[in-house]
Amino acid sequence: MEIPSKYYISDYKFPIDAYFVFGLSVDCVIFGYHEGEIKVLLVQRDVEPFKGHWALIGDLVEPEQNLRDAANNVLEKLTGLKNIYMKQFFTFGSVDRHPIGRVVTVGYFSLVNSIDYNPIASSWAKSAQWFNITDLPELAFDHHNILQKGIETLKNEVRHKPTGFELLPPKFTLLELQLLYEALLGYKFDKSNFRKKILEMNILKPLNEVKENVSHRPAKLFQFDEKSYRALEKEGFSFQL
Amino acid sequence: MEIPSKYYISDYKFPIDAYFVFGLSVDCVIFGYHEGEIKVLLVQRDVEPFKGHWALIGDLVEPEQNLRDAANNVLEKLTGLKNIYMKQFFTFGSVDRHPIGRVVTVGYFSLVNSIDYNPIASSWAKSAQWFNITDLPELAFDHHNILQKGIETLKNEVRHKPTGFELLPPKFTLLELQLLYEALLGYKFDKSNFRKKILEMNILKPLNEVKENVSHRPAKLFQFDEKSYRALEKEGFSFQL
DNA sequence: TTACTTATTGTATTTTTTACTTTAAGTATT
DNA sequence: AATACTTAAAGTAAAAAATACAATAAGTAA
Repeated sequence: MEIPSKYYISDYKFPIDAYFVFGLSVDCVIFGYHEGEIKVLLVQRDVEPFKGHWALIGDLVEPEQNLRDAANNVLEKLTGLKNIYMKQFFTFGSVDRHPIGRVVTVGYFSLVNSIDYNPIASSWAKSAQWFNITDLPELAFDHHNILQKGIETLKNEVRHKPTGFELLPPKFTLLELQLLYEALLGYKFDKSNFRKKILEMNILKPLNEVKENVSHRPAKLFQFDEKSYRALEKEGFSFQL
Repeated sequence: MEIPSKYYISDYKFPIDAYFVFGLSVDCVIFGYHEGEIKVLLVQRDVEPFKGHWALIGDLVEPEQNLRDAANNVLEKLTGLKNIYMKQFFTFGSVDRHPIGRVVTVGYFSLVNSIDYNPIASSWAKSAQWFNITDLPELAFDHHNILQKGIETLKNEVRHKPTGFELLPPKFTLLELQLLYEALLGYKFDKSNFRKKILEMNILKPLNEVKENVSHRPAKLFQFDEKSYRALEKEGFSFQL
């Protein structure tokens, strides 16, 4: 891309070219959920800087690549995960955040239910692994900071949007849903009232199936009804737990 | 800042230097409120590209400048507004969003009450002016897009956080507050119930003053009690209208 | 003094939330 | 086959909150 420096007439300390010196990266915070614990997917770096450290899934953006594409690409490259809806949550641009130069990074986050999925480490990642968010290793760069902001965003978001469902398998019981929300929000619900509240929203489709392989009365399975939710949202309904 | 290209070992299409070619800018969406209407502050460009067009308050970030500093600086430079708390809301990075090169821009927004403040146009701004958000001129770059996202963020935010108070003068009546929230949220409240609800939150400090220069019974003035709000927030209280 | 306007308080009704209780339906054990 | 055990699912009474109005108060303006 050519930079026609004739454009800018004033106010800049340096020639216009001196402003096109930023590196840009994306970092993805991928949340999972397993047995009552919220997890995050990290990769171990096999390159300098921070060789050996664990890090978020991220990389430099190509000069002609859109941000969302960059996020999707790096996620697929490092973990094989495709078609995951990611949401931009914050951009980190401290002057000294990256040792090799001025790199501004855009944070994306997502929730996935395939916690059993075995991530494949890419060329510059030694390994990839799920970590409990309450028991994290030391992270490269300012990734601890980014991750904390991501967790904060997650906790804010699940309160007002039915994002949480993404963490469960497509078919789930009401108790599974309740336990997930208890983990996300950090407090308990009354079983009976939780059931009533969530069902009255009309965003769950009851299935004619029950939970298998349980040694007690099996619970009915439900599915999140995205279509109903979108319709209700248009009428002004807002999810709230 | 030196870029030691020894670091990266693989996966990049070009030499590492080819990735440090991004321009970075900030754009500020400054909201105001006057007589029931939500306003946004725009400046008219006196330089190419988009000479003559109205635009958000923004500019390129210096190579060694932090994002927040850049936002504060450009706001002061173009409007004289100082010590305004701005919040980052989204980053826009489409490849073709800027005609002179790859410029990624970080959006900040803020609410101010000094709607009567007369903005001073800077060197590259011909003029600065408040516009009703329902009656906007054509905007430079992708600023229409950025502004719409800012409006969306504002409307989401005011529902769950007492941000809206920033739009009012420090001392306000309950009816003024109600009219503001009606403008922000797009629907009406019952006067009596609005009053009850907001007072029960204990985030307003009643003053021993009344509204002046009204030709009817004057209303008591209140102040937002930031300290009480912070305290309540810690105990788990969450603002909701 | 009266009309008018908005402020402020009150109240009855409806709706929602909350805390429990009861019943149902399955598995596991004897 | 009876019994114990576990979780599912439905029900219910009390409390709390939201809602829709009504009544009264306190100013200004004529």
